[in-house]
Amino acid sequence: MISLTEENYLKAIYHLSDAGHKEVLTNELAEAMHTKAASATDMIKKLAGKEYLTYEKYHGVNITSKGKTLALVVIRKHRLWETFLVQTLGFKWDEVHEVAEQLEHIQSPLLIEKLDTFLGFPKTDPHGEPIPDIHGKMKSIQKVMLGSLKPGTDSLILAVKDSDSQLLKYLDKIGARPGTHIKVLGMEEYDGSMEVLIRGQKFFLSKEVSENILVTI
Amino acid sequence: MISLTEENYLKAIYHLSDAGHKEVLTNELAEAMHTKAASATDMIKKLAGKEYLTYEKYHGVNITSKGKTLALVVIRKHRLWETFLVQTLGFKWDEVHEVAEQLEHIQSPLLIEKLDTFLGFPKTDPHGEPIPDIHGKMKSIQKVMLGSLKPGTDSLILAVKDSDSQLLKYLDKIGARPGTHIKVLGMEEYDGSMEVLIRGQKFFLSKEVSENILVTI
DNA sequence: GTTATTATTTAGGCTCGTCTAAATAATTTA
DNA sequence: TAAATTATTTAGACGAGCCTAAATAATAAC
Repeated sequence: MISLTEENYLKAIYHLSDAGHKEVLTNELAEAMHTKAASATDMIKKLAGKEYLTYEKYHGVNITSKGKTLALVVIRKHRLWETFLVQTLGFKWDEVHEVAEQLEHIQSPLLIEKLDTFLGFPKTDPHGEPIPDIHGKMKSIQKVMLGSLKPGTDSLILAVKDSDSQLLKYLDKIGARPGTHIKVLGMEEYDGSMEVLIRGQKFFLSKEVSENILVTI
Repeated sequence: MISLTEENYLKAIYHLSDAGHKEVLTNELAEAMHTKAASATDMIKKLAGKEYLTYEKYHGVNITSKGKTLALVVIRKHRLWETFLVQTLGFKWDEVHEVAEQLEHIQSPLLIEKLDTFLGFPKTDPHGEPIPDIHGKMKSIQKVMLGSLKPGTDSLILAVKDSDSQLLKYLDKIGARPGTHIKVLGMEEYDGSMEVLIRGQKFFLSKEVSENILVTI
């Protein structure tokens, strides 16, 4: 049996490792979990003991395929619940993250499959993130940070960061939702802010904002 | 903030006290929580310290109105989720209790009110138990154990125990659902079993079964 | 290539919810 | 009502997950 805390660590490690492609260091994990490095070390040892990670002292952790499978189950649940909250219960997209953080830990495979069926097997959540299927597979299009594009580039919003309610409210106001076209008009060198075109309207986006919008060209 | 464990204790105390009408003893609480008396004593002290209970050493606990309010919130959530699972996701009535035991601890008043709205403000759950409203009020009809009726009595099933999946499967098979008429034909003195009539069919119910069916005459 | 700095781990301690064993109060029995 | 039994509480310990402070390893600076 895996505890709620272990699930949360594993999910964070999965995300920080870029879906298992790179090592995760103790300090970045501690920061992501809003905890101290000593606590992260403790948990790393425990998760490594259960073979969700491989761990070499002072050299970070790598998630195993067993760990990845479990992280993807949690992510699947999170995104299905977010979809349910918005699509079925009428939540706004900036209201769902915290509730989904709780709901993702409910243990009942039957519940998730029935929920998936009820929702009509959605492929993405309300913020544009792909929902892994029951086997952990998801078709992920190559995503790029809006902030990394050169002026003149036209792109399509694929996803936005789901955990910052203030950001989501703002993106909603300017119409920056997944599926919307966005064109980079200009970029300020000194602060990284950019001017963009969304549905014919011009906006100035700070670096913070443009780094949390994922697009495809 | 109240912990998941505290909520579970409080719910058990509410039920054992017959909605606050009688004292609850340490041992019965420990048994209901599948724990030891020493653990129950510890938790009683903690809950009394938070004024959810009044407690006199060696003389059991009484739930306060603050405690009752909180217990009813948890019960409201449990019953709304059971209704959702059956009505919306197509669970069978014997499959929902354990999942609802988890879902009842999700902390989000907004979620519960939206769920209630989505479900159309149901008044009872799939097992016939009344769902408290947002203020903890519920109209509860006087319920009597089927097992306490005299032969010849005609009655209407109001509710059945929700936590025993085996029992629910059996009740489903014989058609003993809330809203169904049931007539006591005879009673065996030596083991408390009874013969009943449900939709024109005769059945023998053990004492165990007849004590978990609540009816009104 | 030492030294200084930063990252990580270890040691020891805290709270929560649990336990066992022992002590004490309440109740029942004779 | 005194003894035996049962119910309850207290004392002390444990694992999970967290912390701070101190020790140690890795890396950067000079």
